Amino acid sequence: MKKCATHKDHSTEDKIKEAARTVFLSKGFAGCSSREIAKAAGMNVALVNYYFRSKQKLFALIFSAAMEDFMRSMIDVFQQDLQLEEKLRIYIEKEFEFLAQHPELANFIINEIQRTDSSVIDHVEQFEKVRASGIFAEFEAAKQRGEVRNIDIFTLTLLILSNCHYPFMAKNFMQELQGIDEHHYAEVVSNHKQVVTEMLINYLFNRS
Amino acid sequence: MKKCATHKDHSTEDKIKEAARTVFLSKGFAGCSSREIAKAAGMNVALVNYYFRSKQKLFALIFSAAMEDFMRSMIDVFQQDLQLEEKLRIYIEKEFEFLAQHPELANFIINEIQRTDSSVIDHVEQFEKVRASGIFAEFEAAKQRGEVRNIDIFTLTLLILSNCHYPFMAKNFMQELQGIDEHHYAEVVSNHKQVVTEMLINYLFNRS
DNA sequence: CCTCATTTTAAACAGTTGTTTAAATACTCT
DNA sequence: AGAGTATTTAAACAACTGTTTAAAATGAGG
Repeated sequence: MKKCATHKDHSTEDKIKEAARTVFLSKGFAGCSSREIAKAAGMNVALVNYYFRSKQKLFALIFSAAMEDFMRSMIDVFQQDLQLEEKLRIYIEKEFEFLAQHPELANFIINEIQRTDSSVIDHVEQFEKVRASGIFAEFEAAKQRGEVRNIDIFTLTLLILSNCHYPFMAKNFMQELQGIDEHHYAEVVSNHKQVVTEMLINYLFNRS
Repeated sequence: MKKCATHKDHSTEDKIKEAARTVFLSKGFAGCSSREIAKAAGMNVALVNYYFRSKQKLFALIFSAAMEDFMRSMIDVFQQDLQLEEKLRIYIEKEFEFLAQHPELANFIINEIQRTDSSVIDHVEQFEKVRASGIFAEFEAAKQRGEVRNIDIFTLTLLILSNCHYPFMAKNFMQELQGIDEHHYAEVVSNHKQVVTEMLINYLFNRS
């Protein structure tokens, strides 16, 4: 009954997980059915529940992994032994590169957390890793030394994430507002990375 | 059969529309049912289709009105006879004030447009009004005169909207990341308005 | 009061939802 | 090969989906 790593490779389980990730990320939890996931994996519906017990539990698994991916850039960069300014530069670079390759991730995470009935999923673990990186204290210290503009840490975080996440979250909206195609928008976003870096560094560290 | 303004006030129709707006905005098209909307309006399910023919058509109506609301700040401010810098200042002010009172709107619009099967809804009309405001040409002209930093119009738009929309879209995500409550976050966002204004003006117009 | 269109209701529709069941198949080990 | 476990299948389940139907209630004008 329980899955256990006895017999074969878990290719079926993995195929379902992959399909679930694809479907959940593009349509959200409410926007798809168990059968749709099974079909995308080329499997019977019952197998979804055989391996994962419920749609909810499968979703929790996918969400958790997606959350880890989504927060990795922050966690990785902020832990490194670098100057604050360098951390910011590298974080922006990495985040844009990563989200360009996972364009649906930002929307998925932020929306599913925004959902009214999303209390099942965890959120917490990855958030704590960010706080544990010491980046917030590091910023406060730099502020005390006058090396960085005197704004509070929440505002700073909001500034950075706004400019890194939104370009991917609002892709279709921006394309249609500006009347440009997917390819052109990808170019804009790729170029945007430098602009965001420049603007934020200028603003936070008072350079020109 | 058809609704026509014969007998009474359309309080039933309006109640359903109000309830539909509330439910659609908080849960999205896929996240709710016709019966949920009817119940929220205190009405029978059949009345939803009696007045609006289908869930899809009711949604199109709600979306269209929401889209108009969502784009009003841009359209209103950009049409006014003001200096570019002043337009930007006022737009940011208005957008933050408006979204503070309609916190679910940005998420709703941008997500429903992002949806893979959202081809039914219009998007177009409001986008054209923005383009018709002449704001894009105005920016290009100011760029030619060297009054404003030499970045392309798409990048500029992305910069502005990132900083205005994201704080409301990522509300729950940001609250949980930073471990603060709703009230505290509202304060942060309210303060954020000035920071965004200052940063964008500085960057675009090269002031300090 | 009676007619008649409008509004509201309960019930039904066919299809889909998440999930479970029990039987069938595939696999491993002796 | 045979026994026993793991995997896969088709079918069923009750509840819910969007939508329609036909009957009931409501209200206005004559």
